[in-house]
Amino acid sequence: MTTGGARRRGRRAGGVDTRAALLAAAQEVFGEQGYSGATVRAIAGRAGVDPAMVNHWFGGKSGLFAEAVLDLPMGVEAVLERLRAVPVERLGATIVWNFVTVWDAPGGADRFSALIRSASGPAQAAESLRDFLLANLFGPIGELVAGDRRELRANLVASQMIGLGVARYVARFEPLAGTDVDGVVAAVGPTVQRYLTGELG
Amino acid sequence: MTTGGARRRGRRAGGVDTRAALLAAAQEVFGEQGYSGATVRAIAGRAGVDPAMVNHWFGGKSGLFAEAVLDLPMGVEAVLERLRAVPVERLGATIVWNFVTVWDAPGGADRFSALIRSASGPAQAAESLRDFLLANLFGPIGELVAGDRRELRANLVASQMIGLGVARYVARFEPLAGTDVDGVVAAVGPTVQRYLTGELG
DNA sequence: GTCTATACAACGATAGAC
DNA sequence: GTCTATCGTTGTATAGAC
Repeated sequence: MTTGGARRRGRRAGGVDTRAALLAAAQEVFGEQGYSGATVRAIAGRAGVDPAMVNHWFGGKSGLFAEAVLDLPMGVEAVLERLRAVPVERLGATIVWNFVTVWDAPGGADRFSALIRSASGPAQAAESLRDFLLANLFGPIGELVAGDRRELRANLVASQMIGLGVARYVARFEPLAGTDVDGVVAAVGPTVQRYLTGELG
Repeated sequence: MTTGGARRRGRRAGGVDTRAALLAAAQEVFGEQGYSGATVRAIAGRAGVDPAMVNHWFGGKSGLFAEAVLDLPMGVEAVLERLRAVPVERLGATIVWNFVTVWDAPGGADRFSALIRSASGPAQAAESLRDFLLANLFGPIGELVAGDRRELRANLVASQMIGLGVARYVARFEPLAGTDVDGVVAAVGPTVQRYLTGELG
């Protein structure tokens, strides 16, 4: 029911920043409704633009969430793309390498802290984050391995990566926080590999 | 809104355990609001006592936080005692078993959430929490094994236990959150065992 | 004229009502 | 089980910027 009538097709006049409007609206609506509760149509409606703009500018709902709420350094889709090209027996090391490399970037530690804080905060934000991570990151990672108990394996990988992030970026345990990327990969990679393709008991 | 009317001055009658009421209320409110978000007045209000009682019994907000949130459900010393009696090759499984059993207890999930939240919150609480964990829990665990790189090993154990806690109690990933204790021990125990006594790279 | 941001329509999937 | 409403997403025609 947009009535408002007669928004014409084609490029809008002047410097109307549709992208920024979507980001602002998304922060509001995701904050109010959570990830699954917020609809692309509601966000676009609040921004006063067409829902298709979400796809055009952010590649979809998850991309919009990632940029508006998580402010992720690298698109989740890009990471998954890279992982799909890796042989299964090297997935553990690759996942750890990607994780550490991405969050070691400037500002990464602060962003990770904010992420954890929001995940342990109001139930709604926690749900948002959990839904997002499961649907867009750890779910797909679980599907990279063709074994049994994929969901549990994905959960276990998530648990180790989250714990690594908290220890290295939030609590800053030493010497772990000061270990270089290769050292962390050597220490934690085999854990992730076993969670993906090994025996779980 | 103090109305409630006519609470009389002076010592309350009978065996009302003000201290215990404050502890219970503090666990709830810290869990919901985090360290800085929780107010002494809110905690005292929920406990049905005067805010001044927080100072009287705990020396202030931080003291109450330390006792209500940081104090593990089971004494740290008791846990360490049990661990010292376990053969090294079974330490991994035993640590995971203890961790899950302790935090699966009623109220454990809320307490763990509050703990994580405080660790990612104000620098002061984060620092005291990190110091507390290293000095009283993961430090001693590292000393249970007589290998090289004890500090790094202790950090890695901490990272997996923290991640397990976040996944199971805060984010509540399924199926991990619903897996029984033995299942979690079978899945995560070998990881901790390798961190303690295995090759790290 | 070309490029691209935009609007509209429609599709397949999914969830809830009855 | 069927029907309906609504979701996220895609295809395509068009209008404004360059």
